[in-house]
Amino acid sequence: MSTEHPQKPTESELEILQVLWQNGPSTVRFVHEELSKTKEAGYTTTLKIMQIMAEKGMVEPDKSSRSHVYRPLLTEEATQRKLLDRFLDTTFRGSAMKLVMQALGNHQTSPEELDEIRNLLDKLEGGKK
Amino acid sequence: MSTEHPQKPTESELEILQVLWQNGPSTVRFVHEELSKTKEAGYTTTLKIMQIMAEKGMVEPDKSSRSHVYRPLLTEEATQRKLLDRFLDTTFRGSAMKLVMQALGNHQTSPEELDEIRNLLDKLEGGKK
DNA sequence: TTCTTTTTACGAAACTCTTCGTATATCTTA
DNA sequence: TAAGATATACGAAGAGTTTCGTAAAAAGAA
Repeated sequence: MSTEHPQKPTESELEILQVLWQNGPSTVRFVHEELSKTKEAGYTTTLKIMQIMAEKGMVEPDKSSRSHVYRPLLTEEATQRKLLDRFLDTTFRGSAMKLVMQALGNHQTSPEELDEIRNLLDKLEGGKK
Repeated sequence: MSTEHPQKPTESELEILQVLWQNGPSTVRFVHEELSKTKEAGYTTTLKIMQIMAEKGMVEPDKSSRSHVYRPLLTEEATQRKLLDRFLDTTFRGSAMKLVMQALGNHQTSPEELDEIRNLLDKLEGGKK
């Protein structure tokens, strides 16, 4: 039955996962308050989505106390990588380079961060030599 | 009425736009053949989606001949930028640097392309100095 | 012309996601 | 204990997307 399918989270689900990744296991109430900072939504809406996420195996509720505490079952990194792969294919036809150029060109990145990227470039190119 | 809203294309719509961007204005038949190379779908399905895209103002059909020729009204670059912005926000919480690191780390990029990125880094950092 | 193929037009079903109203249970507090 | 607040459970409506069957129009072949 539960085939552990690595599903693609929807945008709403991703918003919730972000809260869980940043704050650790949380109650529906807490997640909802966090989301309310940037979004309008009813409490039961958040609840419902989190329950569905539990059915999908994306999170797991600890039901020992009245307010269930939800824990993410997907890691941030793995999820980002999966979504990035897909996005790269559909939007940039698989060209990581094009994506990188656009991302760097259109968004401010600090000199420190640019240096970090440069280090990665060195490492990548070093491996080839 | 038609407020020229820059809508977010769905994945199916994006697939079609990719064909149009790569091949220029095309008939439904052609687009469908292209999609069929990698995907299973009925002809009328492709037609329907392209007609909806026309309603949305994403493409414009030239109806002068029997086989309508669809022309994209969105440019590839602008669309990519818009989708990238959104993706960056939702998946990487706006950190272009994190996205770039993942993209470069997990996908093969040729030394030439890496150099091109390095040039861009120089230009970006140069502007700051 | 008649038959077949190709194309567009139309509408509806199936699916997913989001949203919320309402019911029920549990806890708090007056 | 009684009243109010807070939580989960359930179900269903609404919107958007995808899919496809079928009809009608147009073109081509016999």
